[in-house]
Amino acid sequence: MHALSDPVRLSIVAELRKCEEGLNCVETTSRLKCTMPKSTCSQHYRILRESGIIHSERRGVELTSKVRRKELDSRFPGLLDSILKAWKREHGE
Amino acid sequence: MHALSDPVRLSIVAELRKCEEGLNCVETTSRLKCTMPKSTCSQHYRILRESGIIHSERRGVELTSKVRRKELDSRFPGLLDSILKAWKREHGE
DNA sequence: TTCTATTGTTCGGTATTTGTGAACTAAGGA
DNA sequence: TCCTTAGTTCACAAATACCGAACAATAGAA
Repeated sequence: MHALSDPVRLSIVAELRKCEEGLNCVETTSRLKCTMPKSTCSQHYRILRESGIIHSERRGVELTSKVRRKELDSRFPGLLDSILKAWKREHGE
Repeated sequence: MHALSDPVRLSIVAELRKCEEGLNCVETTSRLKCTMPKSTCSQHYRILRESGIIHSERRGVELTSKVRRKELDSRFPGLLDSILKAWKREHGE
């Protein structure tokens, strides 16, 4: 759960949930309109991956990540929705 | 949100929810069976208080804290339940 | 193949955050 | 008043996160 405690990771997950086809690091930082070094972005993705929140696979030169919706909903019903709803309410959008 | 990202604070909230009449710092650490210095416990309580998750009031020499259920549920419907459920599942109990 | 461009990871140093003990405040009772 | 218990504040230590540089992996062009 610690994975979802960071505001940057929450915003990444929020973006990923909008994109059925997944996102890579570069595209993510561009959508978040933040100047985050790729090393930092990579670390956030690693944490999300290791905690089972996202799944990544290589497509040529890039690594595309998606939220693991089904697995998350069965392990922690309603959790992601609640956290993201609360987060969005506090951060506008 | 950051207030509920720490495992110790989550366990404090979990204990508080069991106690209708509230808890103080000393009683909390004793129930959690952890050797946490009072300064650390005080900091965790301060964060929970400042983020509006708990409310504290003095009763003689001690400070009794309770979860602000109604306020939380109206601000973040379902959030606390979901987080605590997930947390309990991952930490036994 | 070799060169180049793009994406992402790893590593080491630095900066930020968190935890802790000591000193202090607050309150009640002897 | 003095003593005890509960909690806070503060300054420093420990742990964690961030970031740039070097590296690895892949693809396409020369």
